[in-house]
Amino acid sequence: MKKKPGLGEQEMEILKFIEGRALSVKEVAAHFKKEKNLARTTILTMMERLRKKGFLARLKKDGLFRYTSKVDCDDVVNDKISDFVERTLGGSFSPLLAHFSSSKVSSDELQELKNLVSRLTKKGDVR
Amino acid sequence: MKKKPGLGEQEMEILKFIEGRALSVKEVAAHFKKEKNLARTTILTMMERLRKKGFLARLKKDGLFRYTSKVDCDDVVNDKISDFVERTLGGSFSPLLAHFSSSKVSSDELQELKNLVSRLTKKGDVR
DNA sequence: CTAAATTGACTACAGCCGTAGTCAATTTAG
DNA sequence: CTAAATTGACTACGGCTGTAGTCAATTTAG
Repeated sequence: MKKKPGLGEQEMEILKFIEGRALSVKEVAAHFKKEKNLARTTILTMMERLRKKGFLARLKKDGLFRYTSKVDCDDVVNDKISDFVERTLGGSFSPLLAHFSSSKVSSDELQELKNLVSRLTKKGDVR
Repeated sequence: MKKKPGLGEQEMEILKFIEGRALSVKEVAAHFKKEKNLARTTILTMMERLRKKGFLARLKKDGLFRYTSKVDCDDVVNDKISDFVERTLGGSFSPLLAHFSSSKVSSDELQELKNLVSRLTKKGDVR
């Protein structure tokens, strides 16, 4: 349980954008140029960092590199959640629950919450 | 809703430690020296940062400064949660729920979860 | 082939956080 | 009072993330 390199917000967005595809820097850059007006080199730098951190892989094809995601974003998010719960909440969900109850929870989410509880209750796999 | 300065992990710990009391750098430093072997100046630096960020206040008393917390740690944690949900989860609780269901949830927490659901259901203040 | 456009490696820099040293001012002990 | 200990202001530095420029190599268009 070391602390992985850790991804920043923009890095995450790039990862999400790439997930499931094989994109060139240009394509990714074009997207974020439009979305947030980021420079091509900014994207290039981040994609390379992502690659060095092991989240992306690349292979040259038709004269340029295409990047693919080596990880599942959901997994990354899950890790981030674990990390957050661990580091910021001191390992307990309680603060989260407190937050839930005082926050705007949509009925869909409430429904999810209910389903979740019954699932957890039924399965009895609570440790 | 800008992004506040933001507190790091160690800063949080210091804040928690101070909360509700009026401590000198020395006292805080002594604690973290014991706990994590941090240098006195490290603590001093962080406490001053905390103060500049508006989380601590200080007043000279008997020849030295005593620091007091200007904020409630629970509030800070709540802000951090909001921030996390916003920035990392894209504003939706769903990933959290998914996480809950695949994670080791203690029965206490499950109980909290249940209570929470009924509270939310009863109050009917779901938006 | 050659000039132009694209691509990629490298370098840079700022802000935040964690960590800590230096050194001077202040407080205290003798 | 004076020397020693404490306290505090400042400076520093490394790592991470966000951002981007430079410049050379490669690819492509004419």
